[in-house]
Amino acid sequence: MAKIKVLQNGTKKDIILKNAAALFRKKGFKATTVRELAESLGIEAPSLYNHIGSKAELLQEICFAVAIDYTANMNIIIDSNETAAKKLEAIIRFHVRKLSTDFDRVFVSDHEWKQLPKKKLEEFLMYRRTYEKHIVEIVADGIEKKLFKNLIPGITVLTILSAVRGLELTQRHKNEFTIEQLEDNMVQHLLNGIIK
Amino acid sequence: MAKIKVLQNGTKKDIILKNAAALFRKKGFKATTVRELAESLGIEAPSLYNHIGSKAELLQEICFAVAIDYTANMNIIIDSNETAAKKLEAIIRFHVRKLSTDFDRVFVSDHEWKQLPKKKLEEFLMYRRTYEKHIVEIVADGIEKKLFKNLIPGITVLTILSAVRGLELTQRHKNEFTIEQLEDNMVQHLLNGIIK
DNA sequence: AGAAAATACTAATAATCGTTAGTTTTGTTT
DNA sequence: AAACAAAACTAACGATTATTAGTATTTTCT
Repeated sequence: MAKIKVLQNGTKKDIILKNAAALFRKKGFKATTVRELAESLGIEAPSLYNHIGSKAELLQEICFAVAIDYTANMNIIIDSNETAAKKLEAIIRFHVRKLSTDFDRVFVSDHEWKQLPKKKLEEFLMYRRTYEKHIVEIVADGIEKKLFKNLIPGITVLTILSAVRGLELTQRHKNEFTIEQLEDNMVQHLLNGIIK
Repeated sequence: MAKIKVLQNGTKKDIILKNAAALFRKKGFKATTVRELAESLGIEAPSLYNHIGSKAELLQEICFAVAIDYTANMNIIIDSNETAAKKLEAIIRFHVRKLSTDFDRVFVSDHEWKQLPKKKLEEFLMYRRTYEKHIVEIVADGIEKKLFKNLIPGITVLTILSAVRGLELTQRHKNEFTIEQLEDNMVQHLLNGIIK
């Protein structure tokens, strides 16, 4: 069988990760077999192990790549001297944009992290909790400065994160509206609901 | 080994379904083994088959029970002569309340439906699409009557459903606020974002 | 109490899983 | 072209899976 074709963008590992993310999203991590992944690459299952350590490793790399990406963006936003509203808007926009440009990976990170091995799962949840805590602080700050309505910060963050993380972008919807429209509408919807 | 204890509420099948929903939520459908489910009931795995047809059947019953429940509520709401805003509020409140009183089942229905067998999956998606279409019509009606802002109905519904379906109620959050607070906050957040 | 039905058990099966071993082919370097 | 490394292949393994077969036990009914 032919070798894995290395396109201009990305190494062999990148291609494997991309296909893995696509399958994990469509079928779920547990329901995706190594043989299916190999077939999507045009090789036999054992050949995969010339490139990867294990199936579990693939999920880890996907989840943590996304987590680190979101964390890096969060740090930039926190360090900026913007209002709470602007910060929240930037966070929402980043989520929507990331989800649309990197759908498979983000979706897998958001929906399949439970399948991480115990040790890695705890590390992943640390990222999550820190991330949430930062947004809670932004919302609390906005409430304190009378910028936001007097809502419970924890619930507000739960609502926002639930909305942006739960988004399922299907091909169907891709034709109904553009990413820009999705981004603007969600910002308006989620932000107008809390700004005084 | 002892028989499955039938409590005052519910038949044997109900107890099995309840435990199955709890495990499917915590670990995912594929990652939950029949042996684990049996152990949670205090019996051996093969004994389960005196009560159920298959593991897949359990997921089906959970998913469709939830789908039918939501559909029944939707029909009541549609037939009511309320404003679009009131209808939307009723839908959001129903989601939050259902999720909190029946967390495992609703969560499984929202997150594990991809594991349904092909035939049943199509039927399930029919429920989903019809459900979404009804909300889109309510939102479109609200926009037409100048009750809502001039948003794209499809995106608005995507946002609302994503928010209420993606909600993950952890024990941690249960102590931070009551269900009533969660319900009120989400209604306010999601409705204030679209009402003019 | 005895019969019938329900439900538990042990043992085992076929299928599928991720992965390893060992070998051959392909591509690269000298 | 020879040598080496990378990456493919076939074959197979051990573990785990849902499920069935066959049997013993418990509960229910008369």
